[in-house]
Amino acid sequence: MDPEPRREQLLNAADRVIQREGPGASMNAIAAEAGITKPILYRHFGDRNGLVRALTERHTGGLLAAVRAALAEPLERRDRVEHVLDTYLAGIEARPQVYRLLTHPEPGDPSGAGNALAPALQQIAEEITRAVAAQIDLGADRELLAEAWGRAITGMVLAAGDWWLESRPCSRTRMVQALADLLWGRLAAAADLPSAVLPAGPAPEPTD
Amino acid sequence: MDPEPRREQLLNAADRVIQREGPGASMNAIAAEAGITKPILYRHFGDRNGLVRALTERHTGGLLAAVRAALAEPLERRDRVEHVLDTYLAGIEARPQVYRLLTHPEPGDPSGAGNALAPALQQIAEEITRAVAAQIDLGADRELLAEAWGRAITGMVLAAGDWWLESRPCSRTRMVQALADLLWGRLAAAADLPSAVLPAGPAPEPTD
DNA sequence: ACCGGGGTGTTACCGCCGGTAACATCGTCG
DNA sequence: CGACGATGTTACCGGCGGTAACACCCCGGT
Repeated sequence: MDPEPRREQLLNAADRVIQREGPGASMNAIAAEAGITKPILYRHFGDRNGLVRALTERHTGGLLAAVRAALAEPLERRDRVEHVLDTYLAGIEARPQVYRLLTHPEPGDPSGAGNALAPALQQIAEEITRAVAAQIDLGADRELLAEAWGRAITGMVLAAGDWWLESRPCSRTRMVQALADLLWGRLAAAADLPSAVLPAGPAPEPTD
Repeated sequence: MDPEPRREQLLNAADRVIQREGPGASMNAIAAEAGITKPILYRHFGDRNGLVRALTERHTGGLLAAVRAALAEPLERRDRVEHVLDTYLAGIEARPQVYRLLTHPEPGDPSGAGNALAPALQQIAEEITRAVAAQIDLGADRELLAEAWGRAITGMVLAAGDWWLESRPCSRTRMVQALADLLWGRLAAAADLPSAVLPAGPAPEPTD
């Protein structure tokens, strides 16, 4: 009736070993952590991708729901965007290793083979697309812009979030501000520096 | 004196097989394409990463230089940004498979293990960071903002470019416009749609 | 003429990976 | 009791990245 609890146990073990060893953890390692051997894992999840998918669904449930809720929050647009950004960053901050697994696509699969965004992030991108298309008046190109921006924003937050998580250059709220400022056109609005034309790149040759 | 030409040949073969089989192509396949066997590849490039690095340096030379030049172009800021975006998209458009290899980090390496951006893109991110910091007056947070934005913009263009390359939803110039508009705060400036509060997500449960 | 060295190439192997086949063991239900 | 399903095992497969050992061939020095 309920093969669930053992499955949960296995997923817990996978969580643990991935948190400890990072993504790329081997099936053997996960099985060992669970106190068993590989074939059981394969019986439960089919293949490695199945395990990852199960982990994904388990963890993105919360994050995706939180992002979706943040997108629908009845706030000023700027506050809403900041809320979404903060929600995402808080999510990846909580379990960095697991979210690295979820957010970084594996290059090995010959299937779709193209997408820069892992499935979990694709869902977020779609959510953003939907929200933008539904809430904001973008004229004739509405659909195209919403879809492009959904991907673009997701990729932006992915890369920026990953960098922030790794080097922790500032607080989370400050990072949220930096990203929201970028989306708010601060790059376009800021004044030029006096020396507008710089002489040459500091390191044109990597010398490596 | 010049072990270069044979090296070039091997890189050509690697290019070919990667263009045909996508990233993830095995060393055996590359060696076979070159009409030789694995150990020779390893003599020349050390390991797979070395081969990838060599390919990277070969291909990103042009792209990176082009981006750097575009960043230094004496244009209006908006035009300059569009020029950079177009340069990047044109680059990945030319050899999709190769650039996929260059732009998607391999999760297997246990070294830094974190960065969402492959080395080639890290370089572009640094270039953007440098240009922003040098050209635009961002006040006290200058360095932090420039670095965060460098990563953010790179990730944005990576994800958006990848999507565009895969589904070709519009012309390149249109895509450039969409991204520049996003950076120019069009998301922030656009009007609300009349039905500002949407009732519910069209698909709150993936039903999968 | 001989020999040595560097580049080119090979076969054969290692350890590890994801994945599978075959077999053993237990609890439960008819 | 017997059948069955879940749980578990050992032992294996093919392929991966990577390496060791050996073979050839040409070219230059004595």
